[in-house]
Amino acid sequence: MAAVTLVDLARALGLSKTTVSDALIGSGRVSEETRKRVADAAQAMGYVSNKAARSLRRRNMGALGLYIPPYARALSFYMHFAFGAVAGASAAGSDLTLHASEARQFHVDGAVVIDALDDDPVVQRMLDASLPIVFAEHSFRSLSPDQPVAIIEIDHHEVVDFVLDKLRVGGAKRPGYIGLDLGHAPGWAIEAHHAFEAGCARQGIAPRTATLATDHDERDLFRAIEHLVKEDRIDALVVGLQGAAAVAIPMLQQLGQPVAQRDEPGFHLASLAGDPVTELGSAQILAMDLEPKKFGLSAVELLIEIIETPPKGIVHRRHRPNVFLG
Amino acid sequence: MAAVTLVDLARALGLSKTTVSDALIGSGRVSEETRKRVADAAQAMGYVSNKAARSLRRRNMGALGLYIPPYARALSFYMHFAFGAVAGASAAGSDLTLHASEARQFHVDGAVVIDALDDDPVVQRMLDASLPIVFAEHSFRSLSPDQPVAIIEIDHHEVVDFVLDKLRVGGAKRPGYIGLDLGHAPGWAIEAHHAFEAGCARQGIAPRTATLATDHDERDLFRAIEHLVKEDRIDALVVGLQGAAAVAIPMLQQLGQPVAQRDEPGFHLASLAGDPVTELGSAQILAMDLEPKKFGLSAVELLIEIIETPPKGIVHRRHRPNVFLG
DNA sequence: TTGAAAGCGCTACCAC
DNA sequence: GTGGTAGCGCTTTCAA
Repeated sequence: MAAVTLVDLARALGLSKTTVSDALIGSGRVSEETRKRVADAAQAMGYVSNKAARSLRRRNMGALGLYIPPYARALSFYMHFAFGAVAGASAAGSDLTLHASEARQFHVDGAVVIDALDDDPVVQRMLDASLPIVFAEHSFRSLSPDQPVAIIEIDHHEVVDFVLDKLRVGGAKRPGYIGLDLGHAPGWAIEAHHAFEAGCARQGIAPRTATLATDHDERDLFRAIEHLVKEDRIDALVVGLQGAAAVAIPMLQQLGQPVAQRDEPGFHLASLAGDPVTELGSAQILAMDLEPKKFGLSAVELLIEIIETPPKGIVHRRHRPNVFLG
Repeated sequence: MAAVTLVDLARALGLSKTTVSDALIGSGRVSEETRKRVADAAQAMGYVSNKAARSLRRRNMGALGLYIPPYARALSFYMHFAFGAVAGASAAGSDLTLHASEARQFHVDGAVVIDALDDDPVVQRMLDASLPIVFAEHSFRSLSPDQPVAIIEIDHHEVVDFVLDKLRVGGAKRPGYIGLDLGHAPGWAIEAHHAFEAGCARQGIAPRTATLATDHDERDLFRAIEHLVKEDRIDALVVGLQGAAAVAIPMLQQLGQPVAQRDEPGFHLASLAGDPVTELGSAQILAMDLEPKKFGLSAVELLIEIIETPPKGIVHRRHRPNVFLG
């Protein structure tokens, strides 16, 4: 039951532990023949390298971190993102550690931070520890260019333009938007809102928007939609809140504005951040699939890049989802 | 920038590293005065113990694992569960590692497995490695009692009885149930289904149920609900699928069976697994809050117990959520 | 109450 | 192409 070590392997094979180590790592120092012999023996004896010893020697942690801020945790988008990140870390031979919201120490080689607000204390601590960080979908106000930091973002303008175009083709002349208050909202929410306004400007129409506090409830949502429908007389609605589109359907019905099927004429409902369970696959919701899993994967890949070769300045990159879920 | 080590601290304080180590661990070997002196110096110098070195010496990993099977990942329930687990691990000074679905090695001291199906290969590998495991909400067919294994489950009978009682008081005489096919469903889905039938039997009414495949789409859901409404003439509906209740509302409307507010007479809709975003807080859905975060926390606490003192047989425990979200 | 020394399992370096 | 040795930073044992 006691774990098999390198020395056990070496003894069994009549080799030195150096050779065995090199063979296992595949540094190309040993002959192909011994490499194979060692690999087979390792397999047979059930050898698993001791992560602690390796970490100690290599001076790395063999783990990457992921921080999802508390406010975001209800949304399945982040779950998919997380499993994309896990897959990326796993492919690179690292573990993925999920950080708590009170985390003070980070036993990782670097971390991905998704949708953090500007003043998040955990992120601040990561920065203080000069941990390599990839910000996914975020604009931390003041990032020193000395920090090993990168940013990967979705181009929300592209996504919103796509949606507006679909709605226009579907006959909408007065699209409305509902999103979060711009005061204390995550970066993507702000960008999406601006993108909506810019898109309307480009189409030469007035932007009709409503915003909600982060901790809004169903009544707040209803009132906001009611205002858009009754006062602004919108003929299509873009939802910039995850999970809200499904709830909006009965509300619109109740307001005398039933939602049409995606490919039929009438009032259309679009969601910028489709919740897979309730929204994607609904025939009444034009849902955008932001491919969160792929996003998480790309973020981790970028993290590995900046860990391996720390860049001079701050690296920027785009995640380009194949948005339309037909 | 090079990390401060125990030796650095010891030198700075004119003590041996043994003493410093003992002081930091708080083994009670050193005098209170030096303990304090060491703690202060550690704080001042920004000392952080090297996790790899500690792990190597202590022969533990300083991390706990969490495995969420792929089919489950869309649901925010698991996200909350995960963050409960993170909190528990963090409180115990451990990291929390998220395992990939192809994971072959587990650099952890034990793992929590939530809602795994009977033949999950990752779980099988964990068992082969005789890793301490806590099964949350699950019945793995053949668990050897030699394995350091524990099970923590929600009492779905309690939850379902609560719901049925609420519906009965609300005037329902022909409640219906919609859930997953019992063939390849997770343990909780099976138990909930049986609990519904048992509850109906106790009330002396016929159980009207419908089931869907794991990969059902919106049309399947609609047809199932249609059957329950038109053929079985149900006057209340219990949903055993997460995220489906919100979608069911417009469907019921369309079927000429509008859903009443929770506290008004009429057709009521209950959800056994409330999605916080779309369902909890909806006035039309009697949603059960299974307190997933607390569940995750309890699971990790149980895991730590069985790691510290491996039990003789298989430990069973209950998670008792304070279900009703008023 | 404190210190010295050994050693966890691995990989980097240097020698052959 | 292979082996010997040192040492990563920590905790454990044994000795004072």
